[in-house]
Amino acid sequence: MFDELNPEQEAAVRHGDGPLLVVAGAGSGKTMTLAARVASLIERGTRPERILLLTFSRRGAREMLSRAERLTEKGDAGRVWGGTFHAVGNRLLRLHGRVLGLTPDFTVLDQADGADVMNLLRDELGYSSRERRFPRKDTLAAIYSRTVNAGERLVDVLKGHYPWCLDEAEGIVDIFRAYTERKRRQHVLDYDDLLLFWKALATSPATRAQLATMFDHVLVDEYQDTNALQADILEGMRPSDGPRNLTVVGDDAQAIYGFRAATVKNILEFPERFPGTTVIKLERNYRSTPPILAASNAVIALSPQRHEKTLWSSRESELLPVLRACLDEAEQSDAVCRTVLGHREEGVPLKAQAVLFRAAHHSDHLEVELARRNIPFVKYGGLKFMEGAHVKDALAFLRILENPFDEVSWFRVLQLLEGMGPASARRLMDDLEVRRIDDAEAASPLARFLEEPLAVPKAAAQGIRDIRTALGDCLDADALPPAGQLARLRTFLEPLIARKYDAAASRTRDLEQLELLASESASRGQFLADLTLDPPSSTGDLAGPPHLDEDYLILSTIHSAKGLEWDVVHVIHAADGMIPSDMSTGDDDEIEEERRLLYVALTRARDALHVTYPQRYYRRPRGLEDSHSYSQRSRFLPDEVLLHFEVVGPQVVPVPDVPEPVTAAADVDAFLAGLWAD
DNA sequence: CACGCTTATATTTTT
DNA sequence: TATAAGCGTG
Repeated sequence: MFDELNPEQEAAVRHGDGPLLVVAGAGSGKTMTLAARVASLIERGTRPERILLLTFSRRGAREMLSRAERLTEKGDAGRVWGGTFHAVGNRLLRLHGRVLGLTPDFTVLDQADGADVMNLLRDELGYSSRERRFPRKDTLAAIYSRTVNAGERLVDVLKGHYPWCLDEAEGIVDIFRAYTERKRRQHVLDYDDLLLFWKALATSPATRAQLATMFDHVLVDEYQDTNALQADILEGMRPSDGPRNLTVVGDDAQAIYGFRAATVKNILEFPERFPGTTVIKLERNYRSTPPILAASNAVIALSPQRHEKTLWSSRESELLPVLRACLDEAEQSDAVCRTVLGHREEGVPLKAQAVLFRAAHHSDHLEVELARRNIPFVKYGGLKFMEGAHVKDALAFLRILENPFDEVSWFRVLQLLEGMGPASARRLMDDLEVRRIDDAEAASPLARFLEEPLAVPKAAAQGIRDIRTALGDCLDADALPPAGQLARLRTFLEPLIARKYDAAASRTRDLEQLELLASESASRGQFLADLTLDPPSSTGDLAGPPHLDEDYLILSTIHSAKGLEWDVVHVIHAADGMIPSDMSTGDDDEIEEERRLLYVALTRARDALHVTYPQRYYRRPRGLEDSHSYSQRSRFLPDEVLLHFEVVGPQVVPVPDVPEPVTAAADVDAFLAGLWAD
């Protein structure tokens, strides 16, 4: 097991008891080290089910555990508790939540669902029709989440990040109170609750001992992207006696989740918070060629924040990364297509190449161009699928079946019917007592909906009957698996969706995909939880296995590319306004995070790196006029950094030609004259 | 009260 | 560009 490790990696793997901080630079074999440590712990006698491995994505957990699996002789690494903080919290709370008053069948709200609840309350409490404008549902949800995750006071969060909402602080508090209260009553938890309740479980006198004795070793990947709440959980998980066997791995130069209240303080202050910490630095980079590493180092070196690491590589190559200025987006897309195909000719398959960008929509133009040239691709990042109204509609039915007190889902489902608007839906929900506090004596709203006579608008009567039979058919989860339930629901959902939304064909396809996804889950509750905790993150996830044999190019947001690597990496839109994004130039911390984002993108490359930026952006194709704006190279690539690149393309934007109107008019006149001549 | 139309507005990254 | 709020009509 230790043959392939360098001395620092080996020290990290062999480390015994006590807190361990591994500061692992980009490409320093971090994943391998962590996997080997898990394997080594098992070999040394720790039972796998007493190891907790927290990763940033479910993909990360899977990869690490399968590596550990190959390294262990017994091959039982699969029994390790692995997953994201949220997924593990979900699991723990279903096992031990009763003590905190949680029933094991709670449902989980994603961030959009939470926003919908906020919207309901915003309406009910009279904040939607007022003279002054009031924060929207998504803003409310964002403020709430940031406050909870950072553990800061609401006023401070408002002052720091939402100053324009300060005037409405009172109303916001009002809504937040109602929001938390309603979630409790309805047996729903949002993402933040999964962490909050886990923390409660880990710290409250009644349960902490039980939780602390569950695990002998806790390991955390990507520690730089955890927030205050997550750090508290880790601290709380320590056993009352015995060593704190906590291993965290991270790189402060790659912290890119500040917008989610992640804080680099966690990694920087780890040794103080956990006295007796052993610190190991991994500075040897196994991934990139020296020129790529030099360029990346040059970018991060300009950060005023300290990153006490210098990466070095012993690979051999003198090929400089390329920085290409393009006239406009069209030229950029063209250049990317050409270089991609060029590398493929040299034997680098498409799968070993990736195009990275700041925001999910930055690849729109390129996607059209790739499709036109028949270059297959899979795109990671963005949450498109789960955000589709039709997908939410279908899931709302399943959620009602799972949790009849799910107000948002009732509200959504009822309004699908013709003749049912918000007012009628509310009235019917009141009749069903969806908002009543659950007591075991009374019939559930769902039972009443299915059995009792209902007062509904005449136009909706038939629709209500259809919903009743459909829901009734799906009631018996034993008789009909989740996929079957979706199939049943689809029969009457499709006409409704066709009536309500456009692009019916593609929406129907999405529902089919959903059904396919459901067929992998054992139960309805499992399916819903999986979907919210691990939403499909790429079009490839949805397309399913058939695509896996083929070769395809990877498109990804930089955030989704974290922890991954490719032979050839193309970074597009390296222009100011894109990286850094115009939305995040508010304060220095935000700008530094954008710099690290570019650093993360550059360090994904093994053999070749191409950075491009357009010098001209056409405005949205709304008007017909040729309006455009000029852009500058990203501020993170100043002249001194360019020394590390081979610079190609025009550096000066050519002054647009002023057309000669006389000639053009003369041509038209001549043409017309020609038509009339006999 | 539902619904279709017009108009304003904010606009990133993701568990 | 997509969504939400506002307005007039049936």
